Amino acid sequence: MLHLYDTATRQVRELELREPGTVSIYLCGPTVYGPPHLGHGRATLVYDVLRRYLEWSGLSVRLASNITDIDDKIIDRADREGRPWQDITHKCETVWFDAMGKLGVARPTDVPHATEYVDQMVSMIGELVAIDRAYVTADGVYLSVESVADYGLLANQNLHDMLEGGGEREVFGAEHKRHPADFALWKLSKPGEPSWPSPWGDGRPGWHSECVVMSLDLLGEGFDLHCGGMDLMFPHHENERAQAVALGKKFANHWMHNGFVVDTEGEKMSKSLGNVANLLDLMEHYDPRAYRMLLLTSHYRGPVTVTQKNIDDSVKNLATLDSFAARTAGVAAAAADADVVAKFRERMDDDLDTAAALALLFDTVRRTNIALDGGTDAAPLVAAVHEICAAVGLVLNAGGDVPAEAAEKAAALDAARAAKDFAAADALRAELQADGWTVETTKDGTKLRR
RNA sequence: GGCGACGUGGCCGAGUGGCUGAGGCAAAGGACUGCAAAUCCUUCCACCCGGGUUCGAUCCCCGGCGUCGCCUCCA
Repeated sequence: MLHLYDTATRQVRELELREPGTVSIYLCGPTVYGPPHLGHGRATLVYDVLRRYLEWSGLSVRLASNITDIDDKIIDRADREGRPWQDITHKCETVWFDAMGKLGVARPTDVPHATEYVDQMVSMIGELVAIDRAYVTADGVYLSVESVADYGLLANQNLHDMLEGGGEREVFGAEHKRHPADFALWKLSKPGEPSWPSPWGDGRPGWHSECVVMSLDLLGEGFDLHCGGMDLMFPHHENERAQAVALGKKFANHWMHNGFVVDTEGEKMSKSLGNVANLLDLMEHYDPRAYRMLLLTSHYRGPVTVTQKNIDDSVKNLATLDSFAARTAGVAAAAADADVVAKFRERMDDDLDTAAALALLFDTVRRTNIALDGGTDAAPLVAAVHEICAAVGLVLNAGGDVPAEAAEKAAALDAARAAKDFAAADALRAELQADGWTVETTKDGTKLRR
């Protein structure tokens, strides 16, 4: 069974399932106010690999991932551009799922929108106020973090240390809050802002309240795994958890956090730094599979640098696999080599060691080629390669359909070679390559793919 | 100030108390090929610094240096 690093206990431990055979996962999704960047792509890819691996293992996965469609940043942009905020959220969500589709990220089983859950958020906040864990101020409702015994569990810091130093930081709502770390559950709206009714006045929910309500509603108490980027560890996940704990509910059993995409200087790509590389640009210029390949070569918890060189390497890795797929397209189906599959499991179960899994994949490809060159039975190895690819979501391109025109040229090329008219053969090959085909002239005739 | 991560060859990037060092890319040579391509073989072979523990450390401990992250915008 899969072992994953758990942020709460700070150790790699088995992912225990609430219900055998089923995995419930909550992934914090995007706030839809701009195009997805490389960091979003990484997070969704990491958890897509996790999901596919679990499903490949025979488990049924319920993956809920929200869309935060009400937020200060959305309102700001709507104001700035003078258009309805819904216009922004709808458009951005379409772009988001379109991009994820291109990356080969399967759509989550549940996609809750924050705005669909406002009523439930209001009632949860009401409960927190009723049991005196939250309090009402002039600008909203706040959770009292001091009332949560183990607040700071995910941040691995106690409340006191957290407030030490930290630079000159503005504490939001400081004039009304009982403790500087208390956070807003409900923000009263200013005139003209989108708002929903509540017992405390018209307003909107705080970000941290959205995810706790949606995750508990869809997945129930004690769901298996909560994940997201490392930057969400604190305060977002800490605060989600604090609300659940304050309510006396069991929250996520296991916490998983992925590392950042960093720039060539090793600095995090951040919206505030303005060094965000756009995911859409990346996919426009490169095979979208290359990003998945790049991420698979590194560990999900470490930082990843995305450079031209990295991506180029990944494209070449894909070419090797595609070539393999084309070569083995005719190999009869067989049961996958049990030894390879067992090793693959072992590596993935060890905190998703995808780098080791890829090493195994390439080793298996090489062994298969040797078997094919030697004329021995390669079918189980071929099947194993396809199993691994399927489990991590790598879709191989075996060449696809060759249009009649290209097929004719390939046939003419073979004929020219048979007639030893190499000048004509080379000319035909050059033509095909100019059309974007990868031309492999083999003993069995010319093969085309692209 | 608190908490944490990282420092491996030309590049990317795993990993391990011992014959150290996955895999990919790049480079060189070779096999195959009319030539290429694809494939295979070979070569190139690195663990920030200083202490300590140990029979033995890149991996454990301590200290340093360097880089980065979080400490209420953030995947």
